[in-house]
Amino acid sequence: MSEAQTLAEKVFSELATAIVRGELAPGEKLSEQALVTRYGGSRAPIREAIQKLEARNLVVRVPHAGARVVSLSLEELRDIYEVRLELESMACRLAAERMSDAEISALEKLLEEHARSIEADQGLSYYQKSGNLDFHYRIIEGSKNSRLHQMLCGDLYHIIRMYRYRTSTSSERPLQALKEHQRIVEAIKSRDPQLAELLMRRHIQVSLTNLETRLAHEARH
Amino acid sequence: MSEAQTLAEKVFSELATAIVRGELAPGEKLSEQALVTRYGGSRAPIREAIQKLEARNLVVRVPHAGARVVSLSLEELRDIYEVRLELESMACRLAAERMSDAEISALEKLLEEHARSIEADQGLSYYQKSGNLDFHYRIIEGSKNSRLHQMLCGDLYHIIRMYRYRTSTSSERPLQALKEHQRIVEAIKSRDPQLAELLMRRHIQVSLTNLETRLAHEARH
DNA sequence: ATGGGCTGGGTTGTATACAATCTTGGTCGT
DNA sequence: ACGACCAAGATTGTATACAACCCAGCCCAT
Repeated sequence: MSEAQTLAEKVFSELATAIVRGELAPGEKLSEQALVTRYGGSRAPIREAIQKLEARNLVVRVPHAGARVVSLSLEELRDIYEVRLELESMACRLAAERMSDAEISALEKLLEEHARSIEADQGLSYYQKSGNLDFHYRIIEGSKNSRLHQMLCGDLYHIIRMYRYRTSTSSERPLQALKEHQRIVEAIKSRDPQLAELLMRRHIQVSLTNLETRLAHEARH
Repeated sequence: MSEAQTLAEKVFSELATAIVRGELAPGEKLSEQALVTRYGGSRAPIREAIQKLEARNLVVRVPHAGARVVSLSLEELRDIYEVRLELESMACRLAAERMSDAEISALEKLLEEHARSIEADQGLSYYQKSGNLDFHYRIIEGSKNSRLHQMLCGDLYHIIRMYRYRTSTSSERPLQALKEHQRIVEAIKSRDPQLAELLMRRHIQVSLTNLETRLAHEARH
């Protein structure tokens, strides 16, 4: 991602990806001493790294008790998806107003690429990983709202990716998702903010609905 | 606000309020050494406090160069208001769905209090300060979305309050604001999420519009 | 005179040492 | 046998010391 100018940043970066990839299980304790022996350095930069993780809501720290990888309940996960749904719909609306024509045509090209890659290798691997994220990422950038970008890409997405393996998200229906993506870009191209927002909202809604059904299902036990 | 279990938290809390109150000017440098001589302790907890401030976007830290109180451009401030507008409208919609009847009637009582205090001392002082915030705060809590609450109350509000003295916000029209508040509560009471969201959006929009006019005005120089 | 490079002071990043707190295991008493 | 208390160990919070880096000012060369 970015080059680490300091040891603390480096450790932070490694830990963050480890958490997101699930190599560190939710709820697992992060002992400072253990991290020192694993990553080298002293406790000072390790503590700093842990604090940065806490700032991004990837770990929870309680005074005198240490840090643990965040472990979200289904309700908290639903809360996060709810916020993401709203913010990303908003981003899409703003993108329809503020994206440059050049950015829009670049987005169209991206979707054409996706279409080809789906035809090629069933689109299962590629489209899930970078493809889907790339699309959403560009829309968020298109909103030209730095804080919105920071919230979505910086905080929420890490958490969402961390729990992605659990949720049967849209990644299992790449062709359907691609169609929805195309319609969204159409709306953006015709500078129709309301429609763009609506389409994005529906596009994301399926994940949230899945989560809520599971929540309701689990509540009966 | 809350009791500090550790020195770092205490320093963080004091610095945070100092920044929000404007006692530390935006862009002002936070020298670790200076803070040590002022607040006592050693550099370790001070650094930790500064990191916590960075986590809440109250200061900006660049490696090997130190920390400065955040200094937002008008554009960044607009971005923040835009996000706040969206999130708080969302909160209001959810509150109309999820607030308990007891909470709603408590909210009504709060507004009656506000009405009395406005009649009493012209409402200038009291209503601006705690009143307005209390109202919005309760709505946010009523959304029953912990992450939404965290984002609005934890991050955005501090920044907004920090820059409030600049913006001719709704605090100059307490009676008008109270009326809008009452209509919002009405919508919540009648369990009309869409209306509640719309009214809240309009209620907050004035601040954003003010900001954007100023932004446009400044762009001509 | 002006621009580039260098050196000294100061600031931040890191390492180590000490103090305070929590946790865990065992023992004692009921 | 079960629960409460206590102590030792381990872990985190804090303090101090050292290293790396940035910045300002001066000197020198053009």
